[in-house]
Amino acid sequence: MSKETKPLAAGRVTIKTVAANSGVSVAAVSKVLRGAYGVSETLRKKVQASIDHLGYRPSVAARGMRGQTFTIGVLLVEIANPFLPLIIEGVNEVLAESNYKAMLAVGQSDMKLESKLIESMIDYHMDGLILVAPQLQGSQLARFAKQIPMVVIGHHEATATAFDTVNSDDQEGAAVAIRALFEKGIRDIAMLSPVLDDPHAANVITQREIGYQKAMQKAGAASRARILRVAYDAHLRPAAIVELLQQRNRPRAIFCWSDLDAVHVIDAAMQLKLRVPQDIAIIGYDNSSVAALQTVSLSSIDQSGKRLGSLAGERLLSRISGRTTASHVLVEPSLFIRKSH
Amino acid sequence: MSKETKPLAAGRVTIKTVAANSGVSVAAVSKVLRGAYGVSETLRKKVQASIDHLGYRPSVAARGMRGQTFTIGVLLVEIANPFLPLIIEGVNEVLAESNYKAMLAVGQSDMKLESKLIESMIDYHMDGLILVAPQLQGSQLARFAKQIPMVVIGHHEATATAFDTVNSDDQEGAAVAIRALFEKGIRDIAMLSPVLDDPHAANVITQREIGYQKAMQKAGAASRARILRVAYDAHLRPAAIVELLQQRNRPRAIFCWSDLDAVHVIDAAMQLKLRVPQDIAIIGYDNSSVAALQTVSLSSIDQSGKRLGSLAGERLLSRISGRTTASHVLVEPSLFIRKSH
DNA sequence: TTGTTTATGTATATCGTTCTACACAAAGAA
DNA sequence: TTCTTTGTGTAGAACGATATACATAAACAA
Repeated sequence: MSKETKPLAAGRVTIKTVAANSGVSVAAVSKVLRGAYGVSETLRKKVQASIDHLGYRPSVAARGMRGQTFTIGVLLVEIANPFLPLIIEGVNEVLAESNYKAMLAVGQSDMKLESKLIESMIDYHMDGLILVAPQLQGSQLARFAKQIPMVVIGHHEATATAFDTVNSDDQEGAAVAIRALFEKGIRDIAMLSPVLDDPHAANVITQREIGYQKAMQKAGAASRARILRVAYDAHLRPAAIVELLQQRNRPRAIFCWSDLDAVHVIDAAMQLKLRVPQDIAIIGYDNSSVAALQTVSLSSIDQSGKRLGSLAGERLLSRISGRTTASHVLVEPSLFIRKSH
Repeated sequence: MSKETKPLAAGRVTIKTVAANSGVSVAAVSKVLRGAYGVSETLRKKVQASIDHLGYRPSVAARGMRGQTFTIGVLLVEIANPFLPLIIEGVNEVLAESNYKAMLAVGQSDMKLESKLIESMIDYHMDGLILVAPQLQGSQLARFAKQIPMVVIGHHEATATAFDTVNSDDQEGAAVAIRALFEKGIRDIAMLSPVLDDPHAANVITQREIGYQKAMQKAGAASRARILRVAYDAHLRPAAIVELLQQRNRPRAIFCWSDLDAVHVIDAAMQLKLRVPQDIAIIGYDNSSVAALQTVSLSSIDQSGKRLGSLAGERLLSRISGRTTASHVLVEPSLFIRKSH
């Protein structure tokens, strides 16, 4: 009486089913799956035939317990920001050529939740992580990076050793905008920025603010530099922006941290019967699809999100395959000229 | 000589570490984790203390092999559509109250990729799936639904037995728009819709088209009903829409399948110096944030995405906990009135 | 006392893979 | 012939949880 395995759980095709069907051992099938050494052409064909015939797919959960899951996690700060889709596209484009898949999670701009999700992805035994504009501090990121290969987009910390960073040069982006306004003869330029819960230099927005300050200084208009702050809450911003434009010392031009706010500045100007760009010039950030609308026609800094995404994807794959020295890239942004400045 | 387990792999805290630390068996720790029967208050406190102290987190991969992963997968058609963020929000809101987490994947409007991602999520042993506006046919969805609890948003198939559906009443949405235009005395109303690769009645857009046709008929304007089609490709649409508006038989009003196109209709009208709504009235769909801009001011059908998301979340949780009879919900849409009609 | 129930904890098979260690045969070298 | 080497395949121990079946002691009933 040979040691028969009991009939397999209804339906599910496992590596055992394949082994039985092709008349070889489980180990042999595993070798074929992994492309490991020690498999004859005859055997690999036989096994492959069974795999195709049975429609077998390895269980990622089981794989995760020993080897790789061939999945990378992408953590987004929030879901509504218009520059995220491009990043995802870029990442997916790179992954499509490999056998890796991406799973996303949304942090909702909440540091607690962000940590939890990163932990989740680690617990899932994902092979690597791409974080997009995380709120967490560099030190916390480094802690996680010890546990899993990691690339961070939108976090300026070129000295980090535990993880890679991929960024648009946000300081330069701001500088480009300010220079463009100066060329139009405008000197009274304010910047519009959200109230930050936990400002630190790694933050993308903070970098743009620094770039703004430096550019104003360089142009000899440091005394006019000022950052107008509005609450981060999307519902409150429109009204807050109208108020800003009603004040007596209204600036001649506004450089906005994001198109998300810039369109509301345009709206507010319209409401107050201010002409754009004659009474008030506006430059946004992200070159989102809304900016391109003729009814809006917003000049905006483009940070080529797709490029950022694919660079991050490449870097992560190389890190997964063994690289340990950190890599830090900076991509040059550019100004998309439209009618708002 | 007791059978000592060899020193654990550096770092990783497992259920064994916790068991050793608290001086109980692995089984006991597992019971505490699952809240299973047969645990004294003393023991559970002791174990919980160890868990907190060691910062233990169960491996999702290992869990998936036997029990639940407490993760649900959300598959999005594509990432750029403006009504998706609300759905995610709704889903997350419901899940936040449970101990489930959501992982997203993006199908990129590609049926092959869509199937692959669903399979991936099944291979991950996720506990359930929410599909948002999938391209796949009902029969294929049913096949997957046999393997995993499933709720589908944006797929009209109220007779499906294997999975639940949550939908906005898209026929009614179209009807609301058409009626609003009729009330303004406009009868020559066209609908703008994309070219569909694989049109079937379950499709959200097809439902809106049906609703449009029916409403036109009911109003006695069936002869004027016509659907203008533009390529789905986002880059080509703006120019194609301009062309449409240049034709001699330009309609008096256009009902658009999505704000995504409606804003381009507004743009095209501006470009051609047509007055909105006097020369051409426009109603969009999704009530996206762009529509609310004063510079755009687009009347649009709101399908309360957040509600759809939370309903789907609830339904999925109840299905996971055992419900097998299908549930099909229809949420009433409403018109957000702005200046474009 | 003795048997039965209840409460609490443990031992261990199991899930579906990976991967190391080994077995065996055929080919080549001595 | 006998010993190596090389090529090809298999056995079986992990991985980290879950969950079933059981062991033990205390409480209760007869």
